[in-house]
Amino acid sequence: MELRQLRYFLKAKELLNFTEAAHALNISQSTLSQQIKQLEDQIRVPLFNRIGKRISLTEAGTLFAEYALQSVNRADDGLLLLEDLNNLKTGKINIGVTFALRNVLTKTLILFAQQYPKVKVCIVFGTSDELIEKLSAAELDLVLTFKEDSKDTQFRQELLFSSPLTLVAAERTGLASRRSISLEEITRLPLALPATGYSTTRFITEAFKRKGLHPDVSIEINDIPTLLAIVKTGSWHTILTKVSVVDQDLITIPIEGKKMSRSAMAIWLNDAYPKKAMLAFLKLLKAENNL
Amino acid sequence: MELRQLRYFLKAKELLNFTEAAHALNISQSTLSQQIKQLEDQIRVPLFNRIGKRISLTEAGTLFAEYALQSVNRADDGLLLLEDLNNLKTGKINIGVTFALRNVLTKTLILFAQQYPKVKVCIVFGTSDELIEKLSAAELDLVLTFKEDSKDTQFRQELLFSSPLTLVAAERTGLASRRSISLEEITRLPLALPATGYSTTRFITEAFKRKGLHPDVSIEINDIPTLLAIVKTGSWHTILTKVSVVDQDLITIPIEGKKMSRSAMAIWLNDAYPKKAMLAFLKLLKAENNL
DNA sequence: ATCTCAAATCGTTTTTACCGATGATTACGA
DNA sequence: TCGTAATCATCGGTAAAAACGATTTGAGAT
Repeated sequence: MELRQLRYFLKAKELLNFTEAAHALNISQSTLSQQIKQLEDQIRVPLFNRIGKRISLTEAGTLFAEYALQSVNRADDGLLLLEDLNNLKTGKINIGVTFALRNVLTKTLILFAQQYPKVKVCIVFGTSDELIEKLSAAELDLVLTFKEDSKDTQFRQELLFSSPLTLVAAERTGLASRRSISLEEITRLPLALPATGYSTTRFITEAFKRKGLHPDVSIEINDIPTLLAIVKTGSWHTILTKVSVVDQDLITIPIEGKKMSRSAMAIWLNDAYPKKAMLAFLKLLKAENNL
Repeated sequence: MELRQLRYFLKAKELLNFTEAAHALNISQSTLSQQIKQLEDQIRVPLFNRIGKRISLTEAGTLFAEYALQSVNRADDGLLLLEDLNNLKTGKINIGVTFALRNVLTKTLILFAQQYPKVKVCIVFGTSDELIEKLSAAELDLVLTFKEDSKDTQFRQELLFSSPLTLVAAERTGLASRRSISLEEITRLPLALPATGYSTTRFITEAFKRKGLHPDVSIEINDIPTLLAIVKTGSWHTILTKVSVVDQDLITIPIEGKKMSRSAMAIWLNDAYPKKAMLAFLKLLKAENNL
């Protein structure tokens, strides 16, 4: 029993005429006759009464037609679904983002949701490590984070943009006029940093260590908006990439030194068949960042 | 896209291993590989990710599997239904009966309903003409009526039994002791007969006519129980086959003469594939009448 | 580097879907 | 009543497709 035979049967049932049905199916009458017969042989029940040159459905044919139709329909529905999936009229993508890239994400997310309203988007915030872990387990389709050295071939990465590392301070502090600032100067300021485990924090502490400096870190916190609220008090400063901060009450002062900037990356699995929706999101993301 | 391919796909999805799936399906690994690939080509979407020697479902594969499963299941359900139909665990038969054979039917009907409780039985009472008409139109599967000459080859007929034509009278009439009665005598009795169009009435009036007799018919009625109620008053008599009457308050007196009996027949369409349930009913019917 | 396992690929065989022609039966019109 | 057209079944041949076994490829493990 094959879908082909069920389709033949249903058309024959509809027209109650093998010749016409065969024509409608673009096959010869003899083929239809044979296929129907083969189906009947396989299910061991006649589907049609042959009365002379006329045919009519048997009881078995009538009852079986219901099921045949549903079977064919479900298969066709499956194709429609795939069609939709291809046209981004359905589906779901899971995106992981570090807190530092919140602003970058938000813009694109809004755009994407407007453009593909039927596609469900699920956002997961977390540390780079957590996100890469989830990506490996295929729990995420796309991760936005800062570049870290990794020769893991299972990932594909694309650069989104580079953003300088900056000292973040409240506007009313005396630093407002500064064009840049050195790491040494920063060690003399009270700092509140993102929690250990965050890519940027790791990067920064590494930079201090290389210069043998000891920054005055009095607060660690794993939520950027809260961190920024603390900085706004004027009592603390923090270090973040420039794009992480879009707040009129705060100023960002680039840190002096080579390589004092970070590259935002989009990372996804190399091997898995990429979701259309993920690619569409990525495309928007790159367009937003002039790539 | 064929059910075969969907089955292959589902098994591969289940085991996530082509080699094992092929084995479970009793086909070679190469065949499974090719068929899956062919399916993917046809639906234009990969169903599996091939990561090295491992495979995993793509999003499309996951979503499509739902539909594939349902399609396959509906087809299989159809087979189960046909199985049930064959075992008389479902289905419906339409039986036409003349009023005169009500008693014959009832016994078998009860038996049948007990034996095959899942089979729906639909009983239609009517005149022979009506019933044969409906049988021709395939609205009925089986008709129980009295024999009439008809060389129509579209019908198959089987004799159930013969029953003598009898004069039916109330017990307290003076006829109780009579072993038989002639047509001439009957003309002197007030008669209530089944309505014109009934086989027996046609037969009886024909018999009177052949002998040049004029019976005293004062009532015609198309319902046998009502007719019998009228006869019970003692003011009228009627003529029916013996089997039509099973009532202690009534007596039946055979009518003298050759061919003064009627043959109850089961009639069905010759060409149509006979329903299993109909054949089972017929078998019971014949068993009940010692055939 | 080598081995192993699983999937893909290749070339061949077997099966079967399909066709056109033909045959059989029936319905219909002259 | 006798064609004639319509319709389904059947047959033989062909082209397509499914299936196989053997081999290759590639990734992960040793």
